[in-house]
Amino acid sequence: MDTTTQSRKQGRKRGSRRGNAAPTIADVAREARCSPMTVSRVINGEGNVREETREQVLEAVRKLNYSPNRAARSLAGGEQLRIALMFDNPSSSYLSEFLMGALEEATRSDIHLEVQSCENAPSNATLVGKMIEGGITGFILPPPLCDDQSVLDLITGAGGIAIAVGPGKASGSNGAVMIDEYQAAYDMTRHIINLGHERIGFIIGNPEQVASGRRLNGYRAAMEDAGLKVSDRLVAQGQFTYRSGMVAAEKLLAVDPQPTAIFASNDDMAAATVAVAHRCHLDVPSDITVCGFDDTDMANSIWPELTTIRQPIREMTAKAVKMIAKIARTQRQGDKPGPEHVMFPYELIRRSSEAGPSLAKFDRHTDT
Amino acid sequence: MDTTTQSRKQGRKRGSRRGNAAPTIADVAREARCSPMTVSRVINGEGNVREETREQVLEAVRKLNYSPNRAARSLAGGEQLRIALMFDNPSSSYLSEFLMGALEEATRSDIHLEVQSCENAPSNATLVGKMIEGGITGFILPPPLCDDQSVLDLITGAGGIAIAVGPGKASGSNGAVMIDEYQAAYDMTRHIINLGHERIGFIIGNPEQVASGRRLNGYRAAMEDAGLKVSDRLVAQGQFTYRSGMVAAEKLLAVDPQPTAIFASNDDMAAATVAVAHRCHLDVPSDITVCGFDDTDMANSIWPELTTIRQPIREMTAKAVKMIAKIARTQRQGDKPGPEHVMFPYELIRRSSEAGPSLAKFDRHTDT
DNA sequence: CCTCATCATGGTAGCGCTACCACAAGATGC
DNA sequence: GCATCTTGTGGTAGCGCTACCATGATGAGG
Repeated sequence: MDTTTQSRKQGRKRGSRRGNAAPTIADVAREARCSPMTVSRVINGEGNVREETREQVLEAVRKLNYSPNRAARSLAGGEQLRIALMFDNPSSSYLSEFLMGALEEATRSDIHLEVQSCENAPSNATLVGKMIEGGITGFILPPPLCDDQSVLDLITGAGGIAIAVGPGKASGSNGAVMIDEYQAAYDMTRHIINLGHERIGFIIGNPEQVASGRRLNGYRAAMEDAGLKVSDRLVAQGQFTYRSGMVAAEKLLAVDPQPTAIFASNDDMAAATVAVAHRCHLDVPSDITVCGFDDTDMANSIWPELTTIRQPIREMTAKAVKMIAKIARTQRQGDKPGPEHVMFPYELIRRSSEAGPSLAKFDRHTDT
Repeated sequence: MDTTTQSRKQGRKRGSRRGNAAPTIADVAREARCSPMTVSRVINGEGNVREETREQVLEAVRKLNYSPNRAARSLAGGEQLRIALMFDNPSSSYLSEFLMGALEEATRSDIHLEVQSCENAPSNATLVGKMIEGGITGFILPPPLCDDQSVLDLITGAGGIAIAVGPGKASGSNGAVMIDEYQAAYDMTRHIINLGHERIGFIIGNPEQVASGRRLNGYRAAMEDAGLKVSDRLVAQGQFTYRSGMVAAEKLLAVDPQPTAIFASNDDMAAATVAVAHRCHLDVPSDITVCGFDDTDMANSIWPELTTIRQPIREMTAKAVKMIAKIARTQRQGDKPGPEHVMFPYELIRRSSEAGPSLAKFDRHTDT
């Protein structure tokens, strides 16, 4: 007995920070006059605890400012969850939001996060295989990886959990968090139309990403619903890169009559459009309205700042982490949950790159 | 004995993933025909292990593909290291590199990383206090926070470990990882001079960041060493933002004779300079050379891509994490190490925004 | 030759928590 | 009234690792 107490005290010394040692579940149990088990149950929100007891425990927790030791939890609780964020061709503005969301949630839930670039891997198959071998339970896939069905199948096939973040369409075989790309593009187009524009150009994103098509369709539908013709000359192909945006914008601005607004499928291409417009002596927004999509850093670091669609990337990634944790828990209990698809709300952010069509241009165009 | 084996088997079942359960230190010990302790020593690189034994252990580790259980490690090893990345006004391109570096290292060393924004905090003092209270051991501070001596003092005063990443100058009281801002700016200026330019404009960064002054000094020194006068009209004040870069660039381009090159203190301002130049019907680089600093995402997402100075942000942040881990370990042993300052190499990245001065402009200028 | 450092290694006891089983007390069924 | 649940609670035994002490083996010094 004596020895035990002594060694415990010694142990304490190690874990100390400032004067007071961190309270343990045992301390709480003593305080609440119950067993550590009961405390554990309360902390973890399990049932079968009398309301009165629960209150006492919570009271004690509050009093001692107890917070459970993560390490002990995962040690005792079986397995440590490890999640990998896989990147193929990270756009850094997207990436940082992405990382922040994942990191916050991972910290909260004591999940180990790892970043993994696909770029230098011999093949995705071997990479995924190795990672699962190495103990990675879940994979979070941002675009464009999230659209790659072969990667998704690879992961689920190897027993991993894959969540696609921002795919163009949800795959049946795995979870996904996304926004309604179609509707967002529709709304943006509608918004531009409401500003008074009729000749609205559109720059398509990388054709390999499913979302690109969705955005295009949203644009088309909004135009058609407003009774506006979508001439082929109003639509230019881009690749989501700045460079491709320049080429596309040049093409669109060479059309006569010029569009009075251009909606680019992402902010980089919108920024490029602004640059091209400026070179053509067109002021943004007084001569031409330019809108983007994604609300990346680019959107508000250039001038004029871009009207764009904001995706809650951070929240979406956090959700993806949560989903993996939940699925892993369920799987460990033997169940096999179906893939969950969560749709997030987007937001149309109005900034200074938009305006009604200028009168001069307006006049050039005869009807209305 | 029998019971032990049995219960151990049961335990195994939990942690299983596919057929094989993760090997434990005991498995390795058995394989290497030594005690778990010896394995532990080898794994952790402690001394006092015979070379022969060490080899055996490493062999066994390789054979079983053993990797230590993080949770158990931190549980047994006393304290879990928690490091916070504090942001004040994150530029996302910087941020993502930052996060990646930190995350990679944190994963490797089983350190818990947390991101913390200062933006909504009532005061930095209370925030830092709360975090240390909450068990944060180390703080990593990117610019502009790393220049804020009061924050640094706050952290060290409260017993935390602060590492500044990319400060203008190293503070004596805490660790820092940085590049030689002065020399980098000197080199870039020298590089532009070598291209044949003589009227080289400079856009200063945010005056509150110490690095801004360093970069300016580097520019000045290189100009003077080359026998070129630095007229006040060649230097414009910026704030590191795109917007401020536009204003500064407009000012510089209004000077007669126009500079044939502009060196902006960061990429955002350089990008703005490119935009302004284009609006003034100047081609980059044939009419004017524009160089940036930092090599953020901006530098190669615009067109033309910017010649700039690359800081190894990722490596720097990783180093910062390592430094905190090391200091924490040392502190736990009672020693108090002096602050370490590590200088990283930068790199001048040549891209397509640079060229020799055009002949037309060259002629306008008489000498040479 | 014996003591006393020094080295290489092993044994033991937890770190703080949860899974699992046990058990008492009340509720329900026949 | 006894078997059978259900519910709330406690006890125990580890999770995989490392700190600490103990041990045996070696070499140095007297």
